Order: sequence, then C-alpha cells, then structure tokens
Amino acid sequence: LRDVAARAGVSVATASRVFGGSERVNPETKARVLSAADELGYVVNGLARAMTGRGPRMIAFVTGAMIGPTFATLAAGVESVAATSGHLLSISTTQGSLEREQELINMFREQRVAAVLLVGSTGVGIRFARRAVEYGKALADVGAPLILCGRPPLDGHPELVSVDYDHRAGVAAAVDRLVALGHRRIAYAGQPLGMTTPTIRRDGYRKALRRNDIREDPQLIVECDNSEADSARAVGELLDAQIGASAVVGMTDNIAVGAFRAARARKLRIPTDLSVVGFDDVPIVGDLTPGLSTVHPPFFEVGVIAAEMALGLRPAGHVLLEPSFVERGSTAPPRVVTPR
Amino acid sequence: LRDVAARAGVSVATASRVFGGSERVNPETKARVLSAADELGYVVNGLARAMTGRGPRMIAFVTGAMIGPTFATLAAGVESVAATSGHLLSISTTQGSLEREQELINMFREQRVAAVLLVGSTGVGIRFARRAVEYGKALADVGAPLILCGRPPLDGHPELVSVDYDHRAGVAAAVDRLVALGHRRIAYAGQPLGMTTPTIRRDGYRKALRRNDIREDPQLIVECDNSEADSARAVGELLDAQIGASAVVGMTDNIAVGAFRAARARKLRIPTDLSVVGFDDVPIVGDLTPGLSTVHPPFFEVGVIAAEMALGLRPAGHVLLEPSFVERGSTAPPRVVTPR
DNA sequence: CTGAAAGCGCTTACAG
DNA sequence: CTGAAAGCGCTTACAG
Repeated sequence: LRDVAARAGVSVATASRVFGGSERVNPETKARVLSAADELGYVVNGLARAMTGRGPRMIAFVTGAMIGPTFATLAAGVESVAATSGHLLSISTTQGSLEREQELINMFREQRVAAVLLVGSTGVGIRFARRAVEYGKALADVGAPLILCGRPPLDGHPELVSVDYDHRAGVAAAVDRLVALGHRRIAYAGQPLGMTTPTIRRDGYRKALRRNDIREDPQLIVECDNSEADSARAVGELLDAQIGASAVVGMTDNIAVGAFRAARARKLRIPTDLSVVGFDDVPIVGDLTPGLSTVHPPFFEVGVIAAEMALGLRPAGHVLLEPSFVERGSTAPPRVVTPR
Repeated sequence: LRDVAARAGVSVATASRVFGGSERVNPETKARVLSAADELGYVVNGLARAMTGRGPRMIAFVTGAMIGPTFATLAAGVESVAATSGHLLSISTTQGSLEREQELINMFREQRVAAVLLVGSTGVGIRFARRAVEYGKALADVGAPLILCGRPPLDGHPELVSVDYDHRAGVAAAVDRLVALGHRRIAYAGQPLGMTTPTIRRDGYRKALRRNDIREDPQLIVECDNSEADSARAVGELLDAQIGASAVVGMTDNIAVGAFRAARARKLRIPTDLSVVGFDDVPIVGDLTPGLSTVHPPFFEVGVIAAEMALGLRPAGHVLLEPSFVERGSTAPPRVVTPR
C-alpha cells in the first residue's frame, strides 16, 4: 500500500480510502491510485484489513462428518448466503472427537469468525448440553453466536440459538399416512438412542401411534446402525419373527433401503406385502423400484436461515421448519386390513 | 496480550513467546503468563498473527456446486489433511458464473490462502485454459499454487499442477468388461461435450471400442443431461430405435439409473435384456435391483493428495489416480452373442 | 477531499 | 531466558 501511495503521489491514508471504498475521494486521485496499484500488481492484504475489524468474517460450519446430501445440501444453503454477502464459509469435521471439537472452537475464537454453526445430531443428556453451553459462552466472548443446526435447542438455554426442522412431525406424518392406508402393525427401525436425531425421530413415531390410538408394541421397534447392511439384518429378524408387521418406518433412507433388501431376501413384495417409508429424501432413493416414500427435510432452507442469523441479516432466535412427506411407490394398503 | 503481559509482570515480547510456542521461556514465567491469560480470558487474535505471516493459512476449495458425494467425498479428503495440520478449509461455489469465479480468486488472493483447489469439470477449449492460467499467475503472485482437481492438466502449462483420476481408463475398463461378456453393440449415454468430464469419458468409450476392434456406431451414442429423467428419455429413444443395443454405459450413475428407468418402462429386464454400467459409485446405487455395476473413482484420495500439495507436504506435480470397476448385478452376457 | 499520526494485536531480530 | 523497539499492512479519528 505504501508503495502504491508513493507511486500515485498520495498518502497511504488516501490510498487506503480508495480501496476501503467507504470515504469520498476525488475521482482523479482515485484513478491515479488505482492505476498505480495496477502497475504494481497490488492486492490488499485481507489479513491486515481483518485485523483492524474491517473485512468480512468467516462463517464456521462444523459437523461430525462430510457425509451425504444432508451435509452437502445444508452447507450449500449456508454458502449461498455467505456468497452473496462476500463472506467465506469454513467447513470442518469433528469425526466424533470431543477433543477435536474443542480445538475447533478455540481455533474459531482466534480467527474471530462471524458465527459457528454446529450441524447435525449430537449426544443427548446433560454432558453434551453443558459442552454446548461452554462453547456458546466462549464464542460470545469474541462476539460470535453459536448456532445449532439440525439439532434441537437446549432446555433452559434460550441464548443458544437453533435452526432445526421438525423431525417429530416428519415421522409422525409418515405414520399418519400409513395409518390412513389401513396399517396398524407399524414397525420402526432406527439407531439406538443416545443421539438427538434417533431419540427425536423415534419419539415422533411413538407420538403418532398414540394419537392414532394404536398401542405401542416393543417388539415392533428394532435397533440398527444407520447402514443398509445392518438395517437389512435387523429388519430381517423382525420379519422372520412373523409378528405381523405390515409396514416399517426407517429412521433414515439408508435404513429404509436396508428394509427393502430384507424384504426382497424373503420374497416379500414392496409395497404389496410390506410398506416402507424413509427419512431424508436423498437422491436416487426415488428411483428404487418402487420409489421410496420418505420425509423430505428442508436442509437447504435450514442452511440459509442459519447463515442469515450468523451474519445478522435476520434476528437470532429459534426456528423450526416443517419437513414434508413425499409419497412414492413404497406405501400401499396392507394385505389384511386390521379393523381399528 | 498487553494486559496479560502486564498482569504477569513481563513484557509483551515474553508473553508473545509463550503463546507462539517456538522460543524457550522459563517454565515459571510461562506458568505466570498462562494463568494471567486464563484469568483475563485472553485468546490470541489469530487475525493479527496471520498478518505477521505466522499462523496457519486456509486451503480454498472451489467447485461449481455442492452437489453429491463426488463433492462431499473429495472435500472430506481435503479436510482430513487440513485438520491434522491445523489448517482451515474454505469451500465456495461458482454456480457456473465466471464472474463469481474471478471474485473468489481475488478474495483468496487478499486472504493469502495456502492454495486454491479448482475442483471438478470445466469447459474445454482455449478460453477456459486461458482463464486458469490467469488465475494461476495471479495466485502465484501471493505465493499460492493453483491445483486442478478432478480435471485434466492444461496442455503447455505444466506449472498448473493437477490431481485427477483416469476417467478414460475407468470407462474403458467398463467397456472392456462388457466386451468380455460378449457384448458388441454397446451404447453410450452422456452429456454433450464442451466440458472436460463428458469429453474425456466419451473418449474412454471410443478408445476402448477401438482397442477391441469394434467399429463405432454414431447411432449408439446419445446425449442427455446429467439427470435420471433426461437420461430415461434419451436412452428410451435409443431402445425404441431397435438398433440392437445390448448394453449401455452411462457417463454417470445418474445417467445409468435413467437407463434403468427407460429399460423398465419398456419391460426390458436388467441385466438379461440390457446390461447397464455407470460411473461414480454414489451411495445407494449398489442397492438398486439389480445393483449397478459402476466405476469407483478415488475421490477421497484425490482430496488428500491435493491437500498435501497445497500444504507443501508433498511435492507439487501431476498425479493421475486409477479408478476401479466394481461389478454388481447390472451386467451379464447379452441374450444373443454376436460373433466377434 | 487529503495528510500526519496513532493504533490494531501480534512477532522478531537485536541486545542484554 | 527476557526486554525495548521496530515492524507487519492496514484504518481512522483529527486536523486542515
């Protein structure tokens, strides 16, 4: 900058002003500075500018792993608003390591990010809540809000803003639809509890059963990893038990696809012999045979809203978006309609 | 920092040294500084540190869109090495806008990033090459290499480093396999040329035909968008033309899935009546019925290697990784084996 | 509209 | 091992 100023025959203050943009500078001198900069191949040092508090701050996005369209779509939403306002998006993963998570928070404090988005499911329970509260405080020290995305707000901590979609309502809508089709023996396959998403989604299942006056049968609830293979195993065992399940709702599309596999291995037709619904609406899943009926969460929107809060473009607060149920070919009336 | 130093009764120089880590400090004074920092809730200003040339620099990742596992897996590879060396990963999209692309490059110059990774297919032709060369020069001014990922190097510009996987060999391996199964009328469905990936993958198809002494038939090559719907249309027309195609290789899994759909709509069984192969090996595709035989590209590895080059952990250069063909259920001998 | 000066928060030779 | 001082590259009141 000093060199540019010298070459243009002005002070660094003036030169700074032409790049800073804000203040009024004589068009002529401005041109002179600009051409000097051009000749010298000058490019402002954004780091120095950032230090003085000017310049855009980064939005930090931290998630467990860069897996699947959940991640990609949500991140795309964040990036779309970051881009239009000249901010950069930093993405990091914790790989499930609390140590790494803590390191990242420290790093973001040092970097003076605009906000940090904690994305996706996390452990339930006081331990995890406490950690989030710590992070929130630490970040607040440097003026950065902590925004929970795709995970529920913390009881008793309204200061920790959250942007989420209604897992419960999503699963419940799927169950409602199955009930409307005539199903009564509706199974549920999901990950073991302990993380927010498994807990809340199963909660939606139970809630929907209750409001439809269907008694919950523990035998109809099976646990598995969030993988096709393990789901095929778990749902397979359920089917082998012959306890009359006419439909299964998978906690995720992965799990639903595992149910497809289990059914096929037993020569059961979908949806004639077994209805299956998923959750997430990942690509391709609509092109299975039959297409998977599933819950479509507004991932992109979640990202957009979180980013807007991060940048102060929208008042911070708790937002809960509605997912929608998209019915494709994997749901139909049961073979035998049990009277209600 | 000044406050911390004062409270600890040392100079800022000494205080700086305890946080900088490098220099040797008396353990006792160090402890004193640390506890002073703790009491004051001090956290180093990474921005200021960055300005002095210390502190980790960001890796910039630029892609057209945050779409699909291609993006996510490659980014995960980059992030894994960034994480272990304390660097941050910034991800941005161009959405196909050259203007936006240029803006990003400028932004990264200002931010003094460690390197920028240009990820994914781009236009072919001198215009695009020229742009990349410009970017490379501009970035070199600030000491940042430009690394092309998942796209080929530029003729005559060895200074533009690239990390890619061998699209040609991947498609060719798939074709070879089909030929080995007895296919002779092998169709190809892909995007129109103009971008590197469509061009190179189709090239792989033609090359494989040639080396298997199969004459290319222009009627067997159809164009479509990279979407299931448009692929279903294009492949459908091909099938309706009844020109004896016994197999189709899709430029991507999306396109291959479109071929599934087209075949089904015409009551053709896969693989009995039609063999289908894809490219990318995205999730779920293995769980179609039948599972899709496809080419698995080493996306994660590409990301890892590019990141290592970005950080100087590995000599910059041109790397070409081998994809592997994974055969599942969508490939089988043709109904009628044409003599070779 | 422009300049001189102080300051942002750190780091690093250079001396002790 | 530690301190005083200069410097990194910008920005911003404060005066003109």
